[in-house]
Amino acid sequence: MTVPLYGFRPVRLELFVSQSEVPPQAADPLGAYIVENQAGFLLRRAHQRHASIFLETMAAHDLTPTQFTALIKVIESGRVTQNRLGRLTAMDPATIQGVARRLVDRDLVSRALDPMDRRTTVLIATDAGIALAARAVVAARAITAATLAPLDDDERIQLTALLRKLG
Amino acid sequence: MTVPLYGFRPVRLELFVSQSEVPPQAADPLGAYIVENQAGFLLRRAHQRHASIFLETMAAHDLTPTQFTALIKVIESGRVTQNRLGRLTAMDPATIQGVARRLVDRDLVSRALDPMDRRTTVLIATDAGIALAARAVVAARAITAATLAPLDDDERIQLTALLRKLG
DNA sequence: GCACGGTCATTCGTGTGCAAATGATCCACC
DNA sequence: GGTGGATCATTTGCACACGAATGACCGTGC
Repeated sequence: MTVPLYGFRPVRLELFVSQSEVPPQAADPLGAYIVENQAGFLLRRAHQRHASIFLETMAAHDLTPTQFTALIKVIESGRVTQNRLGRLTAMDPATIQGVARRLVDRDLVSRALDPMDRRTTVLIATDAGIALAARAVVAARAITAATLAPLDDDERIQLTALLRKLG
Repeated sequence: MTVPLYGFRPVRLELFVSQSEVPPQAADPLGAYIVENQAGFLLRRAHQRHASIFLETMAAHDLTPTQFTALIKVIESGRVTQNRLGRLTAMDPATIQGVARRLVDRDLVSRALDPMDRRTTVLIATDAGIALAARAVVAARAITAATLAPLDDDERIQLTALLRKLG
């Protein structure tokens, strides 16, 4: 059971539909606060489900979503500093540090000195890293498909567009 | 800068558009693998952005998204065991354990023994917990609005529906 | 040449998120 | 009434995620 589908049912929170602290437009009974319908709750659930699918499908390659993304971006970049890689992959410096370290530990990525800027070390994919990424991309396509499986073609395009807009 | 909007631009990964490991339909040049357009990447980004908005807006109440959700669900439930609360809030037992402990530590929730089942402890919201939740829900409405701010009304409804379907 | 503001990488602390293992307890079936 | 499978809560170990602080270094401007 990779994706535990919890069967919660929405319950009105009438507790909070009192006149004092609720903004005007929430006097509408449909404005009752239902946690399960909030964007944040749904995003957390969807992200969890995707992570579960990812780890299962990518198990053979032993890559997490962030590790995979970072590896792909290192390959695309050729040479890239760690902070820049973080910006490319939407990870802050504290996070990319650990991700990069694990990739380096596994010899999927190597570090090189930048004689132009002694603060940085440049990351470069190794041959093993490129080979692993080539295999992992096949799994990654399947992961995206499995993640979007509950939606039809139009809905997949819609969701992708909406999430991009949410940026 | 609560929401670091990294300006990455999609780059084709022609590296992987070789005939060997790419499935048939990916011979289409549009099938090139672009990490930034994958559902997983977009979900991670959207979830990060929401979490950032949440923590900033909820700072006065010092509640994380999971703590807030758990508190609301304890209030709605009246009495609830920890594992059941986990199912209601989409958190596994190991995760809900820490969330519940932090709520109990802050006296927002209290534990009670269940004479019917000595394995469990029942969680009940305290008066302080109910009062805090009442204030926090106001912030929570603003958080949902801010999260969905880049979208117009139709798009917000679409996104919510699509994420629910993804569930 | 040097002082200062900005950037790079790292570390620490806290909070999710989950697999796996554990011990206690429950319950259904025999 | 006992046994075996299920459930409850917890702990450990690992991996994100980020604020805050730190030390090294860069570049500009004086």
